[in-house]
Amino acid sequence: MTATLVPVFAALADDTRWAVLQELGRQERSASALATRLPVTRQAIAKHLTVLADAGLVEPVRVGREIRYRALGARLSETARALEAIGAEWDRRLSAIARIAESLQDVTPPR
Amino acid sequence: MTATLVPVFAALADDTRWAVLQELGRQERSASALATRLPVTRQAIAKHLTVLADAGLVEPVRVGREIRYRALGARLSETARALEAIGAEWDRRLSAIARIAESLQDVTPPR
DNA sequence: ATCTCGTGCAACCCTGACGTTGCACGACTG
DNA sequence: CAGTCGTGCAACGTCAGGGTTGCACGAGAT
Repeated sequence: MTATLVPVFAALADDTRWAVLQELGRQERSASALATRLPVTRQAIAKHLTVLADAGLVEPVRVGREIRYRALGARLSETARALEAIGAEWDRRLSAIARIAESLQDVTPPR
Repeated sequence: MTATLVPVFAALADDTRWAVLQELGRQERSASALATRLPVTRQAIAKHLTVLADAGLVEPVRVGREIRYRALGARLSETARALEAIGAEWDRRLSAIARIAESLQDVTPPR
């Protein structure tokens, strides 16, 4: 299940891509339009957009002869739920151990 | 606010690190112990652990002469909430646009 | 007191990611 | 119908990240 998560995190692990996402979150724009608002080339933006699209964070929309992109919240919420579940699981085990530790003394965890 | 997020995503954007996290989620272990269970060197694990620790996803615990690491769910939940908020924001704007579009006709969004 | 074993640090490959420039194509605009 | 403007593709440079080997150190186990 974490298999599809890694590409999403990889997509989110770049500042330029966050800048793109922030722009697209406010309003859909084309690669060229984004290039004028960000300090990188249009081609760089294009690459980022394919990464974001592959991760399902963004969606292309043809408007005349240009291709605008729109930010998709769905994949983000989905990822958020997955993270929440995993985090809760970790803490569940932690508190379980704490409970055992407070009933037993001198716990020597297996190596 | 997304400033502190990027390192977390960078930390989560690697398969080996997820393998480490999965192990630590089940039980706290030292770098050497992890190295025996994963197909990488102890030194590689150590590097991953510093990355994870810097991201706040993991915490060192001294036990005798070894240093075990424990997975922290808190940072994960925190990140999940941030993502959820951002995703909701995007969709909010999307539905707002949809509402406008269905009342007006021939909407030409500003370039 | 000794020796083991876990850790820390440094140097070193190598692949992939980010960014650039340059060019070609094609679909709208006028 | 001509010309603009947005896009796609390819080659290239550069640097950080993931991995390895090698060595040294020191705290605990015995």
